[in-house]
Amino acid sequence: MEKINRSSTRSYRQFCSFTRALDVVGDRWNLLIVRELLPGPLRYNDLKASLAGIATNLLAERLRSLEEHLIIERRLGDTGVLYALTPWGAELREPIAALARWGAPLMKTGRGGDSFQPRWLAVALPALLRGAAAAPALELGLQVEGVLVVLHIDRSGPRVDAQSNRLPDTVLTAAPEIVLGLAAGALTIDQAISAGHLQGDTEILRRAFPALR
Amino acid sequence: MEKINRSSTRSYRQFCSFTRALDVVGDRWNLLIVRELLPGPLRYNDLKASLAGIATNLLAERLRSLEEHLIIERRLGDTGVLYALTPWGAELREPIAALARWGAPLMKTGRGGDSFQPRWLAVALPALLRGAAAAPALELGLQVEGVLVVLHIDRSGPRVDAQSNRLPDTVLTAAPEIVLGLAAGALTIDQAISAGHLQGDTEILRRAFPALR
DNA sequence: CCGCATCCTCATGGATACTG
DNA sequence: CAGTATCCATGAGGATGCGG
Repeated sequence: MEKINRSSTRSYRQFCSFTRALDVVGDRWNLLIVRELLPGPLRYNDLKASLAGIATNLLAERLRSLEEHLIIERRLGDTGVLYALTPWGAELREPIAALARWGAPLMKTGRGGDSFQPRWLAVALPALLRGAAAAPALELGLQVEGVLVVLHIDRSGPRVDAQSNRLPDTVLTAAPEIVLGLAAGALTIDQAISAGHLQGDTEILRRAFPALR
Repeated sequence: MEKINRSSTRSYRQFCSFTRALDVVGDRWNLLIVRELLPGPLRYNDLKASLAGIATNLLAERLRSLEEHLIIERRLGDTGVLYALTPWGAELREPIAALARWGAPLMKTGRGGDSFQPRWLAVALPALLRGAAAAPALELGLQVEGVLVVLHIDRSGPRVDAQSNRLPDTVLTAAPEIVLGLAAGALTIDQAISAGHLQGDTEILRRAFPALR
């Protein structure tokens, strides 16, 4: 049987850079895969584990489509196949960050039984804390669900270093609800402290983020 | 028969502001409806006409969902029902603009038989020309498919005035391919002029957008 | 006309099983 | 580990109907 490939059947067919972007990354799961790869390349099963709920056939099909459109590329490492963003694909950080900022009010409903990956903080924190700046530069360690995330802030703004070898001066331990609640403005520092879910030198938070309340 | 509402069946169920945003506006057509409403309120049939290919039941369902999520609101004008963005919904301009910029390279393939609405320029031009600035301020009229779009540029950047009463000093006449091709960087000014599809005082383009080549 | 609702068909998404 | 194959549920698209 002939296998007919009709990948562009669902195009919006509009002469518009926005809808053409959606033609390429607008399908379900596509932008989530990109977000997953923003902190660094991953293997197939890592992607599948991180994106709870994605069907394996869909993941395979999306990866194929994203590769065809030059958004990701397959790398053959010694450990197996690695999926990585192309330079153009990595530029999706901006649209993703913009949507993350827009969606911040939706964090007020709290975490239901929703899944969470510390890896997401590498994208979410710089997106939500944009505007925060510090001179001299400051490094803040966040211990979230056993994973250490190092938030680096200098004059140019916040970012999360993928692989940080040295231990930051300050390390706070907090639950995902607290970290994202604070960053999204859905929670005040006082609320977080009084709830007892924020441990360490919390004064540094007030100094680093005067806007956080 | 009981009509079961399962609007959140397809939620990603991730504790993440980005995926929660997609839960709300990520479904097909949703962001296109928002883009359509960014320049100003529209009626049901205007939306349907502008979004070629949308099924009428889908449009009705999307409008209901967007209203429930407080992204749009129904207004009863003397002419009938008007759909308008809420303040929060209007803030989707940023994510939409970011995706439009990311998708600019996709305009290089040219317009196929794709549809086009001059209304889209009100969103696309400020998004694609971000960074352009002019002091003193300058106004540039673009006559595209019979519709006059007034592009206003000052120190703070470019924008398109929805209803501009006075006629701008300079009016260029151009096809959609030329206007968007230039703005997206898929076309040079010389190419546009030599193709004969750009009429008027084209020197102003070079002065207003030195980055356009 | 305008603003939808209903009905039908087929493409896409989702869950599970299975394989090189 | 990195996917394919299969089957079922759901959503999209198009035509048409219908009350205001």
